[in-house]
Amino acid sequence: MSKRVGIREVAAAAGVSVTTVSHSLSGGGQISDATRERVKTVAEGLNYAPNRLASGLRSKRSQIIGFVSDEISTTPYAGNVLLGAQDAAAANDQVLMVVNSNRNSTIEDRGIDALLQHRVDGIIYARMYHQAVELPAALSGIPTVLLDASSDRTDLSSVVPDEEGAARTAMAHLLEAGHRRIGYLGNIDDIPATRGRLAGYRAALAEHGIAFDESLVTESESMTGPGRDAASRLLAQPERPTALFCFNDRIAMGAYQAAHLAGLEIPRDLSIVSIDNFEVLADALLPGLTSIALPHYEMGRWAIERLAAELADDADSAPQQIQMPCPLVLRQSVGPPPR
Amino acid sequence: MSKRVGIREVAAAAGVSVTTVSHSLSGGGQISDATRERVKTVAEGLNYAPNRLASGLRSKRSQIIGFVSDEISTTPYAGNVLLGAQDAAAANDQVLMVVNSNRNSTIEDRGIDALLQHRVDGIIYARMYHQAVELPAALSGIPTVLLDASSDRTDLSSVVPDEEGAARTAMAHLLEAGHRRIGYLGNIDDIPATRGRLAGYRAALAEHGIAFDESLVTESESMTGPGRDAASRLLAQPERPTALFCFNDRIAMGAYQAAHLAGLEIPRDLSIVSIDNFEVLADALLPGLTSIALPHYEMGRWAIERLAAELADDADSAPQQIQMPCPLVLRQSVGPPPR
DNA sequence: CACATCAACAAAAACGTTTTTGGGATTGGG
DNA sequence: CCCAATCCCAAAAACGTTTTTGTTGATGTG
Repeated sequence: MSKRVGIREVAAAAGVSVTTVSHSLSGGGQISDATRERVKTVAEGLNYAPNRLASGLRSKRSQIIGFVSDEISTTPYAGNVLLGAQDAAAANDQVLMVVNSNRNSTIEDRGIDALLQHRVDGIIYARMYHQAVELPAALSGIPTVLLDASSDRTDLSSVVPDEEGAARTAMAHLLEAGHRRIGYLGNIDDIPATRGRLAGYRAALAEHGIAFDESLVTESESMTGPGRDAASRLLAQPERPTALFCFNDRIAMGAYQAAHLAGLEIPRDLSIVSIDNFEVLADALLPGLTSIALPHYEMGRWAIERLAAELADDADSAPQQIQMPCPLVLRQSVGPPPR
Repeated sequence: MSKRVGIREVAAAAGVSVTTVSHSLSGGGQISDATRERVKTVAEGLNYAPNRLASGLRSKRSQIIGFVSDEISTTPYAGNVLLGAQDAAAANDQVLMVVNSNRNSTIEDRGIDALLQHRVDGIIYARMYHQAVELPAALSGIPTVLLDASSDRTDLSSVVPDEEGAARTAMAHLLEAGHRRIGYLGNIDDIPATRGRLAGYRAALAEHGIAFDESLVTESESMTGPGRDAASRLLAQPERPTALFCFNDRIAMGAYQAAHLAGLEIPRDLSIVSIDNFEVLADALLPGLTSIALPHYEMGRWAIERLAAELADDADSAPQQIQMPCPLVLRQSVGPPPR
């Protein structure tokens, strides 16, 4: 294999200086259109691929974005976040360097240090589910955007799902189908989603003039087993709910099992809607589970775009903290209430 | 924020030349232990973080490994592969730059090109499920290891799951529990897993002197619905199987549903074992699904370690194509056959 | 016509390391 | 006591770009 072609070779082949080649390809400097085009053609022809290490060294822009997340393995969401981030990065001629902490702050610090050594231009600090975070000290010197995470730092941009809105959307769907007695299978963890979704549940009821009934609300771990037990309790009530809104798909799966045990058919006897749109589950359940999707892909995109804007520091570079809307994904688990 | 401390500052502070600092920190050159230690301490004290762009430029080693995968979003396995790769990379002082093709070869080529521009030292070319691949031309010049993918190139290392072994392990578990009439809910796609697992099924039967009975084998798409239908057919037979070995967990979920519909209780009336160990599903099913785990984390580790060995090109750098064993994860879906 | 302005390019410096080459002190052998 | 070898370190070159500074010829201006 021949020696790699560098900017010098291109310059020689095009009969210009390396300066001119650099300017021609980057769009900078004062170069006549004719020369610029010629250089580009020559570079193309030689299959010239610039050395980003060298260009980053001089220009102080590595075009690498660091992506640090807490856990990438236990959830299938991670992939979509990463995908959104990657697509947006590619559009900006950037590439992602990813690092995982496994919730271990030592590993996290080491990972961040590695990213800094590689002179990433900025960092996406991501969590795999919406939570409040404290920013590691190592991130103080570098542009950072929070993803699925919130902090008290108003100088940092962040994006999280609109938990309350998600719950309202889910409830609106049930209410529009005619349900009035709607149970809520809630979560017990102390995380933003717990508060937000419950708030959304209450707000939706209030909006429709339905009184909040504590006996229709449960709290459990967000897993299938506990969800099943909680659902069974609600369904055992004399005047049982005609619909259940579930904190997430795992709990909803438990609700399916509880319905089955109680001899209820979904959606004829009981409607169910949930949050997560965890496809492997929602599609596999019988009937398919109508669920609110968390906008992972979109959050990934947004974070990168925000970071790019802040790096470019144009006018609109003021930090933003946004809540992203969550769309409803229709399947077959909702119907009108039994009369 | 003060100017970033470079190797010069360290040299000045330690009262030596930059050469000496470089050698002290990298372990190269002829430096007395005393000086080496002193330099290290000073560097530590100044919080010196070497610029990898610069060091890579000169040394031709970026310490970046490219990770290109076909689809990262639709499967939860991706995370574990990435995690294994990352852990191994961190141990080698390397970091991962990841790129996703979404099964689009144009995007893939662009991604690989980006990696090459950043001068990655090597590339892990990964698929999210075991399949035969054709290597993109862009990879011809760079050390590459195949992950969950096989090709006809014997000059490349690769790692895939031992499909046949996995099936044999699953079958051994059922056979040891006493089952003799074991159905196989197979897959229909033309992929290595289809052939390997069926072969393992047959081999295990043969080993135990049980005749292969075609009427106990089905082929279907590997999704819950088709799996349910296939299972129902097997269970409707006059002399129905006492156990089912499923191509994957989704089909197994279908088998659960079929069992339920047929009024059979798992594992009392029917035992089920499967392949994938897709935790969100296997744990959520009632009873828990005994399943063979695909060694994603381990394959990720292995690929990086192999690549590192080939990059170091020590003695043992001859390419290897290996099949990784798949462990059985016990849950509650297997019991003795009904008498 | 003298001078400033400008467009289009080139030469040289710079980025922060690693590697190559050089060189002075110490040691050891004859 | 002289020379070679060895040990420890420093000076300088090199990596492949981008940025800064220069240069040249053309164009306008009073």
